[in-house]
Parts: sequence; C-alpha cells; structure tokens
Amino acid sequence: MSALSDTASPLYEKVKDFVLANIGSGKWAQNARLPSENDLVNSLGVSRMTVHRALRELTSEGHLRRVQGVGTFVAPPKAQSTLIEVSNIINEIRDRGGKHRAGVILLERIEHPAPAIIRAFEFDQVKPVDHSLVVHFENDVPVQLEERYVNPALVPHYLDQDFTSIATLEYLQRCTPLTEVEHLISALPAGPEQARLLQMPERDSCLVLHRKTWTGATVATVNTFTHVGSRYSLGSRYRPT
Amino acid sequence: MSALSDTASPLYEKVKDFVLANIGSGKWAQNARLPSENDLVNSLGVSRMTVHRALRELTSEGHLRRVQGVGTFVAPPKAQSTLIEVSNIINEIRDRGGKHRAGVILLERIEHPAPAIIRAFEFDQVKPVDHSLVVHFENDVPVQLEERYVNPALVPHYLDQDFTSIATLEYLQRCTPLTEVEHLISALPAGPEQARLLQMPERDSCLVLHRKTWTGATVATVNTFTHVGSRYSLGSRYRPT
DNA sequence: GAGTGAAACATGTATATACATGCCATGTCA
DNA sequence: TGACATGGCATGTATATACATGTTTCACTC
Repeated sequence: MSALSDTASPLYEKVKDFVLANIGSGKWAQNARLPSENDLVNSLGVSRMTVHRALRELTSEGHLRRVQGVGTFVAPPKAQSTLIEVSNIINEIRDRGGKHRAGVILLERIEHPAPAIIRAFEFDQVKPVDHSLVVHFENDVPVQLEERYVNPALVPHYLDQDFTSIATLEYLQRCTPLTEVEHLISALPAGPEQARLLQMPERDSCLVLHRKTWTGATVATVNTFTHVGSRYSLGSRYRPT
Repeated sequence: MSALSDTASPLYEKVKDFVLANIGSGKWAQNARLPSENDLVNSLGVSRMTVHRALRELTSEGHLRRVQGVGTFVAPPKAQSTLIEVSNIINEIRDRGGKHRAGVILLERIEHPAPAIIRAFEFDQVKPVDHSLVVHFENDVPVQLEERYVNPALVPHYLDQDFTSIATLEYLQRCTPLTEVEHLISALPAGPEQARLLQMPERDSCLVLHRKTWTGATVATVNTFTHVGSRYSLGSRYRPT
C-alpha cells in the first residue's frame, strides 16, 4: 500500500511527484517542514538514497529548501522564469507612492468554445475557454489593456479570482506548473479597439507583450497592450543558479 | 597522483570542476566524447557513483549530453538565459528568405574612460570601456541601432570581432560566463540622434531593449533601438528543466 | 540557574554491489 | 550479401552501509 504512483517512471521520480503533489494540494504549505528522509523511507518503502536524490533534485529545482541538521521545508514559490515581474502593473503603481491610485475594469468575461483566433494559439480545441478583457488605470487614466485566454480547467479557482487586487500573471505563475513559456514583445500601432479602450490616438504606439504558457499540452495566453505615453516598461532580472 | 583539486569541496564537486576545466581549456571540444564513467573511475580514483553524480548534474546544468549505451558528450554552449534569441537581427533577416539583404554599419568605435553615463551603468570606473554604435540594415533601410558598452578585458578578442557577420549578443553570450542578466524593455519616442540614424521621424516610437550583463563585478550593457515601423519583434522561449 | 557535554536526529557524502536498459559491432547462418 | 542473434560496453537506477557534519535538546554538573 504505497502512496506512490504505479507508472513506469523511475522510483525517484515517483517520490518527486509525491512531494510535489503534497505541495500542490496545499497539504504541505509554504515553509512547512516535510517528514524527514527516514520517515519517508518508512512510509514510502524506498531506500534513503532514493528519497535523498528526489529531495536533492527538488531542492536544486527550487521547490524545497534544506538545512543540514534541521530539516526540509517547502520553498516559497520560486521565480520560475524570467520576465515574471513583467507587467505586474498593480504593484508598480502601488510602489510609486501614495498619491497614485490603481484601478481595474473588467470589460468582458465570457466562456465560449475556442474560435479561430484561439485555435491559432493552440488551445485545447474542445473545451470552452475563459476570455477576459481588463483595463488597468492609474489615476483614472487607462495605461494597460490585458487580454487573456485561459483554460479554467488548468487553474484552480481561476474563475473566482478578484482581478482588482491580485496581479493575474503572478497568480498564474503561482498555480500553473508551467512546462514552457514564450514571450513575444513588440511595439505596434494601436488598432481601433485598443485605441478606444486606452483612450489614445489610433496610430500611436503600443508596447505589446504576448505571453504564452504551456502546462503539458494546454496553453494559456495573455496579451498586454501598454500605452507608450504611460512610460511603463517591462523588465526582468535573471540570476542563473 | 590525482587530477583533482585539493580544496575542501566534496569529491563530486571536484569531479565536476575537473570536467569543466577540460571543457573550458578546449581539451574536450564541443561534441567530443568524454571518457566513460569507468575510465574516469580508474583515472580519478573515485567510485562510479561519485563520477555518475557529477556527470548527471553537469548534464542537468546543460554542460553535457548523455546517451545511454553510447556515451557522454560535451554539449553545445547552452542557452544560459531566456531572451537569448533576442535581437539576433542578422539571423532574422537571413531567415526571411533570399531576397532580403542584411547590412551593418559601424558608426563609432572608441575606447575611453567611463563617463557619467557609463558610471551610471555601474561599470568598473577605472578601466577604459569600449563604446560602439552599430546600425543594422535590411535592404538599405535602417531597422535597428545598437549601442554597446563592453569592458574589453572581460571578453576575449572582443576588439577583433567582425560586427558585420556575427551577432554580437550571441557572441557575448558565448564568451561571458554571466552571473546575472537584466532586461528592460520599453517603447520610447525617438530622440534626435536615434531618429537621424534610423531615418525615422523624431517622435515616432522605438522599441528599446536595454540589456545589462554581469560577470562577477563587471558589467556589459547593450541598448537596442528598433524602429517600430520595421515590425521586428523581440522574442524568447523558456523551457525549464 | 547557568553552562557544559553528550545523545539524538537531521541532512550530506562516499562507496560497493547489483541489476536494468539501450546502442553498437561482430559474427553466424541462411 | 543480408538478416538476425549475441556479447560487450555504455549509461541509468536502486539498495545497503558507513561515516561526516550540523542542529537541537536535554540531562548533568557546578
């Protein structure tokens, strides 16, 4: 009666999956202490070296934190990729000081079968997709337009999210064990709809961030249009291990 | 008479250092085959598990490529960070097909003590810095302006580089064992000089990539101005291990 | 009560051993 | 000459064992 899966993957992979599942389900919360290696040896029925390898790899991947003589702990959500701070515009406005006000308007929110434009983004073509359109304000001036295509099945409680208080990219980052990320950044003249929503002249430039996230075979896409005049920028910092 | 260092680090670390040293010195060239695990066991005097761990970690770090039943090989220089394909505009133009021509003009190339603007970039303030200004053309139309501040001491043979044939970011990526990378992307109206060099109206938008690379304490900076009308974009794809 | 030392316990490393798995070259047989 | 089997060799995994190293706890001593 083992808690490990019965797939064909190696044992140490099963141990890793077991640990990740417990973290993902919330059973082992952030900074919580894991059972010791010997506990896992007893409860999982594998050798200590196997457990040790699994925990060591999870540590080097950033999921765990280990302290010799003390124990193993769930690491805070890691910066899984670069560009994660990108477009967290709510925080940016907040950091500018007290006299600025951040605001958000949710313009549209529908669930619908994937149309052509979404199929082009390689969405799972069967299930409906949550499409939402959000405008970010600073002092009642629109500075950013976010267009999201997210498969709700992928993200737990995605539909319950409060878009006004939580940065969406940050939330997605937290919840999706992403397997691949693609960023495309360009500067394009605003189309009619973008110009209307951002209250800007129609041919003025938008800074566009197209972000595509894979989790297994499913894809989530976020397009962010930023009014150039707003002088926001997108940044990232990467520190290799 | 072991080939391993006599520092206090663990054995498997010494094996890793030994392998990396042989790769770095060029003794084991790219795609060359390494001695087998058993060979290394005999020549280094450590157990196979220790050798195996070292090689496994180097593989997961992207330095080696291993094929079961075949052997271990020196991996091609890894994509050390995301955004590496960024701005490799020479390749992008070449990939568009035969009817396009890529061109480059080196406008300015001086070595000078770091002025204020460079000190602001946290350069080593003592040594002179190579400053160069390069314009990329497609079919005689300027599409991109690159402004580089590089410490020549950092990059071997940097001054001998042929800017017209080799993508600079690619070259820097190859040569510098970077410890940290920062990207800042913004869309800004072109200033007088940028407008003149890119032959564009002065207030039209530029897509600007500011790239700052640390190697230890020294810093290299590349600013890239792309004319929005050229419809080039900056992209990256990240695949976590 | 304060300080000390040792036990208990955690992770970290190193080794020997065994077997599994995959690739390739060699040799045999048709 | 071609197809196939096989042995050799490479990496991959799993285990038991031993010891090293760092932290906490707790009992004992002064």
